[in-house]
Amino acid sequence: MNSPEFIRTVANRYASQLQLCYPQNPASFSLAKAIHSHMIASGFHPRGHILNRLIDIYCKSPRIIYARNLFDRIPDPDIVSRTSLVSAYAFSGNIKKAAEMFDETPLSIRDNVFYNAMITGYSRNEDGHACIKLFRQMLRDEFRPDNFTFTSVLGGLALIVDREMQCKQMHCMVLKSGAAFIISVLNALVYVYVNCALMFEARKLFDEMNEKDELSWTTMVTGYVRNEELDAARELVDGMSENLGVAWNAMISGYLRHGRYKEALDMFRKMYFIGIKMDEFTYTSIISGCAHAGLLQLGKQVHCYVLRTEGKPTPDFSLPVNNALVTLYWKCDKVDWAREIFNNMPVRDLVSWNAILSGYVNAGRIDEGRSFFMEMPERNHLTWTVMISGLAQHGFGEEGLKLFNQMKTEDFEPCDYAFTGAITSCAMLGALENGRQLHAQLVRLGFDSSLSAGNALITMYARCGVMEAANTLFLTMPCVDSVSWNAMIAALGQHGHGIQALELFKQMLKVGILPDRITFLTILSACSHAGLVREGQYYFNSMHRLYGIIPGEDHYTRLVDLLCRAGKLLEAKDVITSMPFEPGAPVWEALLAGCRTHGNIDLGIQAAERLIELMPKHDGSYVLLSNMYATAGRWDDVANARKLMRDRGVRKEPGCSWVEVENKVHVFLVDDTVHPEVQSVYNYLNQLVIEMRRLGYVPDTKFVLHDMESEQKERVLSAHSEKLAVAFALMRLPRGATVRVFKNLRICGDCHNAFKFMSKVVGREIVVRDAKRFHHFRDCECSCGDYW
DNA sequence: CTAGGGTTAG
Repeated sequence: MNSPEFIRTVANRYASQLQLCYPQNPASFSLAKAIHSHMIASGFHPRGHILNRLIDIYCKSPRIIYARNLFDRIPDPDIVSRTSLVSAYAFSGNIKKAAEMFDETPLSIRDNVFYNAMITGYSRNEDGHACIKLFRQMLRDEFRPDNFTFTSVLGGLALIVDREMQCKQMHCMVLKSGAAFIISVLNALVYVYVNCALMFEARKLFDEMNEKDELSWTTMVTGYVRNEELDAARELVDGMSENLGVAWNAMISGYLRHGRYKEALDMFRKMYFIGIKMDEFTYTSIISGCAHAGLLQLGKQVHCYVLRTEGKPTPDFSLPVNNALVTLYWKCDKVDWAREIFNNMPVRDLVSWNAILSGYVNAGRIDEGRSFFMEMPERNHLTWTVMISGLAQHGFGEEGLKLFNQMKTEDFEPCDYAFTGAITSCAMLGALENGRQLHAQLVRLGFDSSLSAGNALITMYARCGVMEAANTLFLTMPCVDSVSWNAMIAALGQHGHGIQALELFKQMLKVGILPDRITFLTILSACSHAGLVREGQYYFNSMHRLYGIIPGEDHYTRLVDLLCRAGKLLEAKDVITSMPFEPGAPVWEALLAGCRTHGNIDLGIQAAERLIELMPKHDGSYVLLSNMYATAGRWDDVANARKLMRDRGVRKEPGCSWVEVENKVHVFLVDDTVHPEVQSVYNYLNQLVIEMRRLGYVPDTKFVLHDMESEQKERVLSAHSEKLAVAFALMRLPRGATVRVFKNLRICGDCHNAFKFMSKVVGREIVVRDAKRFHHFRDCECSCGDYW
């Protein structure tokens, strides 16, 4: 009944229907399924090119399995259907299946296209070696490579860096094959040279090309950019007759990566004036550049421009742009703006979540950061790193370490950045043993050349009081940067080695590392701790003159602190009145502290009043004020200050000290009754005091800030948290081991005196890190020389 | 062929 004629007509109809299923048509898969089921319903058995066509469409759909099912029912599948499947498997990343299909295809039916499909597959799966191997096989099997072969095998070769010989061989082969006049082949060859960083050869080939297309230009420009030859790239772009957005984008991002913000912004402006079409790449780059350089105003302008210019952006467009905006705003201290962008995003991905998480965490809004962390639909190692470092830096060292361990059990092997966060936690906590263990793990995992981890380790050792280890690390790190130098200078400063800190600074200049604003903060602090007033003033004055760094409020605060400690209170007052900012709380705090040390009650009261005005909820100002009254014996005023504090609901941060013993951190509060061994600590302390008195120790009761009987005062003194922690450590650490104790506030004057005698009595070194600096007590002396 | 998220120093 069905004549061959009729079948042919039906087949032609199906064939023309299947023509509608081309890859760009989003409906092609469902359309093909519909046509296919019509075939089944009407009893039509597709063969030959119609069958191949159907297989090909399924191959390019998300359901390769449909294609495979059809394929498996063909008794003798031809090379066309095989080629479709090989491409499909390779394209979807299933390179093993592709290779299987390839291998089981008899040599007799293979053709060029078939080899090309497999080579392209390898190159798509980033296996350059397999590309070349198959290319050689193809030559052995006596097939002639064509343009497509060269293009894809060159693409594969480009994946293998630094293969100069192979590049040259390939070049020769291209020349011999006569494919040298085909642009796509030459472009691929240029790309290979670029990828092997053979820029001279790449450029030579590029210049010799008779004809160039857009890809030729972009390959050359981006090649220069990727090989860090920005100026060569720029020259090429400036000489381009047509304006290719991609090349401009590459330029901009290249400039940004090298911190050449000005040139990047100039290109961006030029793009605008010439009228070169900008795309999402342009916007994201430039916004991200603004974020890094802290250019809020410009970033906002670009944001507005994007909103005006791009009517209804697709998710592909808006997602990266919005991600860059989130980062821009939080880096410019506008976390709430960042949040608004984040909230209004039609689609978000992991990058968006990580960006907003960083924003909250960096702003110290840890509670909100935590809840973002918990809510996140997925996390990666970056998520963990952000959270761990954020916790460490905002005083949640223990939680940071906990998270670091949790990360190991839950998700990924920590990378060196995650280690960096954990090490910072140890630095904050003073957990030396824990830090040492992390260091050991780092070495074992081969991360010991990591710059960030190394820098964190310098700080960790320094902040745990082990200067030698910090110094050795600094000297043996395979490479160091300005952060390392800053860390080391800061370490010396905190330990009171002002002269050495300045020496190191000079050495830093000598090796050609430019100081930044942080360098100057650290050297000003170093001078302040060591009483190097003239030096500090000199460097303060030189920072702008010699290095173009404009002193910020924080630098002025250090200068005021430097003068105040040295008793030059009036000079400090002059700095405050002449500085180009409205003096903020830190400046007044420094002045107040100086007034207290040098007993200038009048100026001190002025400072304290300003401070309390600025920060009515800040405990420090009330405490300093009342301490000052107490020093002068004005107990009524002490009471008044304390009452004011109580009335305003301000609570004094309780003194708290801790010490690591046998890998465990033991915490002591003032007048502690919580620690399980506190009674024996008190007993031991009393014994020590008896021996200390024999050497001349007299408790200095002027550090007791309440009015009471002197005997009672002495009891209060001996209950200070730092004394308890030191005594505990002396009891429990191995004989002769250095004691390292940490305190959240500044050390008390009597404790400072007591530890000198104590170090003599027990013949051991006692190291105390307080809120500001280190004190090393040894043989009745302190490293600070009583200047603190 | 070009873009978006991290770290260390005070």
